[in-house]
Amino acid sequence: MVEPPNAKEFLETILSNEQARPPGSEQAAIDNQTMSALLNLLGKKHTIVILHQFATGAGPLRFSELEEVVDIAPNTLSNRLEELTEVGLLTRKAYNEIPPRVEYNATEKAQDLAPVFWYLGVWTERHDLEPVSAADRRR
Amino acid sequence: MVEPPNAKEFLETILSNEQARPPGSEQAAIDNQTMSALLNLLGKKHTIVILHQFATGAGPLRFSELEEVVDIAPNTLSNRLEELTEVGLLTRKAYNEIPPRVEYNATEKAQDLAPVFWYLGVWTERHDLEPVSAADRRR
DNA sequence: CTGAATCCGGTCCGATACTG
DNA sequence: CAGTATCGGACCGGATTCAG
Repeated sequence: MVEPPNAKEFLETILSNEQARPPGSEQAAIDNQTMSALLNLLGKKHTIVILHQFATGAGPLRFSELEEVVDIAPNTLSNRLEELTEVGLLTRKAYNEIPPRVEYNATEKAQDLAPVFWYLGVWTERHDLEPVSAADRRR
Repeated sequence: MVEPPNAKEFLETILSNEQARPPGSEQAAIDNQTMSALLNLLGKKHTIVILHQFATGAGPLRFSELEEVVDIAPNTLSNRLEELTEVGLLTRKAYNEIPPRVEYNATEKAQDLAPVFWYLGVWTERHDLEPVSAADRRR
């Protein structure tokens, strides 16, 4: 089973938060815009995998650690980390040491995405993505 | 509030599903492979947005409907729909009519991803993705 | 008329080499 | 160690074309 971070408490909190937005409100429009931006961000290559690392494992991650785990070119990793930092999902702290050290941390905003990854793990326990016969593609 | 598909029942089901996999088992390795394939699929451009459409709205969607909502080139949409159909997340039904009509439906496997999008909606009610000041990117 | 195949131009990504 | 520079290739967007 995938590690539930603190899933139970968290989900109970969510479920008790009924009817937060009037469906046609101006705030709802902003939410849609945020959703669009979020999906657009998550749609970029490797972004989900990177966030998955931060959401599941606790503590800071270094550039080289991510490079090993994620299987990504350094320039692309650099771009992704910058993008995620810009929108406040990660923080970056550079130490003036030799050899240099840079630590990336998930913000609370990013940690609030943890249930997504946790649930994706649940999903993979119940399903696969094996190619389907041509007959089963119709219905 | 974003529409919870049947959030309460769903989450209770999930939360009661403790310790389904022995962590080092062969099945766990397959899960990881599935997860990798899933993230790789979701990482492709527009895939998440497309699945979002199927997961939130009920009922079949037509090619042209998706084309309007998703803002995607027709060739790319065609590719995505084929990929999603191949792995069993969508089914495709073509009617022999004039004008022609093709309907895509989410399979149960795809519907089981709905909680992901539902929760992303919850997340957007609590957070945004506005650019963060340079000072706040450090910590 | 809709869904999709084809061709081309642009953007994004990967691999390697290199720098502070 | 943590990136940046450069280049080649894969992927995506747009327009056109085609089949049913």
